[in-house]
Amino acid sequence: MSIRVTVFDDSDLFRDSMSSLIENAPGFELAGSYADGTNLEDKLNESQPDVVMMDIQMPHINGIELVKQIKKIRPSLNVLMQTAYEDDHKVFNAICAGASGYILKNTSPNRILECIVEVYQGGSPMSPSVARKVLGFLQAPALPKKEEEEVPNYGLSAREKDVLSCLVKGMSYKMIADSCHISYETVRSHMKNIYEKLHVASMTEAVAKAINQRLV
Amino acid sequence: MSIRVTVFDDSDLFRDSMSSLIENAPGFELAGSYADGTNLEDKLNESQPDVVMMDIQMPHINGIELVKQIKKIRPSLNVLMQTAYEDDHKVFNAICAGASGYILKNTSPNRILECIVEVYQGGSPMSPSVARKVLGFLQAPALPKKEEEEVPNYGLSAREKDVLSCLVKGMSYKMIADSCHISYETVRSHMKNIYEKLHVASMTEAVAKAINQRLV
DNA sequence: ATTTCAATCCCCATATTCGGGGATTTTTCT
DNA sequence: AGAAAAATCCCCGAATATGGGGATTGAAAT
Repeated sequence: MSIRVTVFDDSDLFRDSMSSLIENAPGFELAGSYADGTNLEDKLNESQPDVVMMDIQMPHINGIELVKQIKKIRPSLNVLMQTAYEDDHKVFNAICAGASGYILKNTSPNRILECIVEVYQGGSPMSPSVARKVLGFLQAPALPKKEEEEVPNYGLSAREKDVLSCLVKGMSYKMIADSCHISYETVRSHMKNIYEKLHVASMTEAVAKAINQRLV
Repeated sequence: MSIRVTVFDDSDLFRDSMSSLIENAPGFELAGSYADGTNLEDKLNESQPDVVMMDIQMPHINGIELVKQIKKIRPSLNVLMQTAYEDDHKVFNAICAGASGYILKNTSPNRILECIVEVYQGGSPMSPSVARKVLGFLQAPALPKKEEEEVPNYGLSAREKDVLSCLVKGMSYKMIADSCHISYETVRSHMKNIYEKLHVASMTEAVAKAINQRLV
């Protein structure tokens, strides 16, 4: 049994060459070939593809939107994205939208067929440079952590952090005093210092800053 | 000029087979072969690798920790991870730690050499199933969003949200009144309702809840 | 047509926070 | 040992927030 592939691509030239590649390859079957994603559900129903192959650049509808729609209609259907450009933002959005693979247009015909098989088998082929970008997306959140560590906590002392964390829990000065076993006036002193160090002038600002910048 | 590869793997058997694979392949050079990452900096200095290949399972030190240390010492050095298991958590952590590629131990010798080259050239080879997992990590954040949407907003009205968002910015009642073009007393009324709906009793609690639960 | 609810405004009394002064002791760094 | 910083405590007066009552208008729902 061969793999049924449906192609979406606005360029006639490219769509035709892709179609003939698939038609002439043993083990593959061209299920459908469309220039855009209008009447998407009909097109999927009439072609019944195992794998969808599409260009990220489409005229009437953005390729990324199209992936979303396809995954909405058939969540288990795997989509292989193809593009001429490897723009960070596009790659990221295409993947978040649900693409199962992402290859560049300069990929060799044989490799394209391999990729279709991989996608069909549950893999996620990516052009090497795309793969590196993808890993970069995952690694990126790790970097801000380092920055956070490097960002001095506004020079807050241990005790000031204690007080601040109580504040974030919604405690009043009085409650903080009890909780930290210090007097009300001491809490006030710490608060004054916290305000100065954080450049704020109210509890709410302090709480917002503490939470947003993970100071506690 | 050949690619210098340093191998870290606690299994003598595997390390030796990997070493001989690299030694006997044209275009590759075995820069070093170690059972663990102790005295890491020395080992990197003496072997001067272009690519590090390592097992995620190590005795004295966790493979993921080792990647972190390697990237800390030489941020531009590319690490190819190899593992017998494709555990979601391990894959995710290894990549976040800075691995440039992630392949399974059942990968064929020829493919392994290809992967080393890809890593060396700035690509990120991954076993198909690993690649799929990686895409899954990026696609996953879309799901939590849906969950958030399902979380009821505590029935806050539009105006109440306005007021709450001002509060989060650190404004006082008076400032909110000016900003929203309503009277001080109206702000108070809204605040009372917000407190009731959010089950809080102070500005700080309201701010903390608003930020933590993304109500604004 | 009536009810419900959001949005707007008002008063009073009390509680809490804020700004701007202090002061003392202990710890930490040089 | 001496200086600097952190942690502790105190007072006053002004500004703000809170709780517990109201009331009115208009729009949406029943």
